[in-house]
Amino acid sequence: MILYNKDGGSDGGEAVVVLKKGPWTAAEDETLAAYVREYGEGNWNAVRKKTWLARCGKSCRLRWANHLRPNLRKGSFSPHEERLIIQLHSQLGNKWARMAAQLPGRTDNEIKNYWNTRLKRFQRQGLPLYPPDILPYNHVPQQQTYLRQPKTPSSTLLSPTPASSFAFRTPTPPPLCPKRSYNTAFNCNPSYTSSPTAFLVSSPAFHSPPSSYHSTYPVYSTKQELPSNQIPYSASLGVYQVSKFSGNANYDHNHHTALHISTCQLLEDVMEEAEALADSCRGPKRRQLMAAPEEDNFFSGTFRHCASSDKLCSLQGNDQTAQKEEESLQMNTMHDEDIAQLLDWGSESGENSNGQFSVITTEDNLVLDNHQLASLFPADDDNNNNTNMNPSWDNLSGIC
DNA sequence: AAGATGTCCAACCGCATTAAG
DNA sequence: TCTTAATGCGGTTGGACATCT
Repeated sequence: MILYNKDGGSDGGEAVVVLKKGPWTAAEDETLAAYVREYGEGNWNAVRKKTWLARCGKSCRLRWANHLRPNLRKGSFSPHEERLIIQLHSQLGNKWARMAAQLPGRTDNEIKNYWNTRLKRFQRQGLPLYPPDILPYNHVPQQQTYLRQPKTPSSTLLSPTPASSFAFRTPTPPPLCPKRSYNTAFNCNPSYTSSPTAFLVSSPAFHSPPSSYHSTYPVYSTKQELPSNQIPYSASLGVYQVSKFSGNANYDHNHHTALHISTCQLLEDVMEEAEALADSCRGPKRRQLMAAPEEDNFFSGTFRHCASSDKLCSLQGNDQTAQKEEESLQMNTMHDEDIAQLLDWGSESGENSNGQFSVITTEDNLVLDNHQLASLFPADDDNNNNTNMNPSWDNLSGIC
């Protein structure tokens, strides 16, 4: 361990010094920024070797990522961003980095802080974290037999602190994959930043205040870790898969339609963010407000489909291996369907035909990057943003 | 006015993963 | 193949400030 004795900028040059902690000074910021300008990002441990900074590499990286890097968006989250965070959290759980990838200019730390604050406030007020039409992260239908199983290894993920963890009434299935294993198929590809939108849920009910909101929606009060198991993961292949988009057609047409609409609405949301990336390429406005029945949200549809299959959802006994396998199948099913609907939407909306909407498929993987989204979505309709968003939910007192 | 409480935010810590030697 | 450093991520903490009582 290298030790420094620094206090914010003086260059002592001591052999034994203590790594500085605590708030960064302007001088440190400038030094770090200059370092990055000269050497680029990465190799953070070299900062203290090439500069007078007495900060560890991790600290430098964090400071750069959260405060100094260009294109950071400071200030409060917009209502639209807040909506997106809620939606993303309902899908991804506490995957802040992945959520941040959907919010240009925002950091995982910001999102995490926002969510934790919101979590505390809602818990204190006894309010649900999600609008009624968005099922909480990890929601599973009660007919799934593993709900009655004794604790699984996932119980080890129980968080000791209430502030940043949240549990729902339904037990949490065990994690399906090792941490970051999705890198192989998603995260390493920059295009991944948009792919989660393929399985996001959006419903018009989310944009309007539910009259029975307080009385009908479950209030969550227990705490539990939120493992990331929303990315379809193939246990056998070790990658997340998107396969055979047309192969999962055995969900009913109503769901198909509703899910299609929901996905469309959500893509609108994300694309609004992507607009920030679109400096040119202005073309015909593409924006449609669609409505979907409240009961036809993505999860209910997906799990109804899932629950209809004994093979997928009827877990017998406590065989964890079998359980993981089953859950993996569920995830693949979810993702396949959603991706299929995404593609279906792209096709039906006609965007495919103009060549701007490109979905890259590489064997089992599907990617659709922000730039593609941006180009798909001309940035000339800012005035319409508000019309798409009924602010009622956002304006609910004490909610957002 | 003062203390209590809540909110926001920056930063650190520990762990997991990856890459390099 | 193993070890180690670097990196990334999520959890947690604590200080500053705002608001409430």
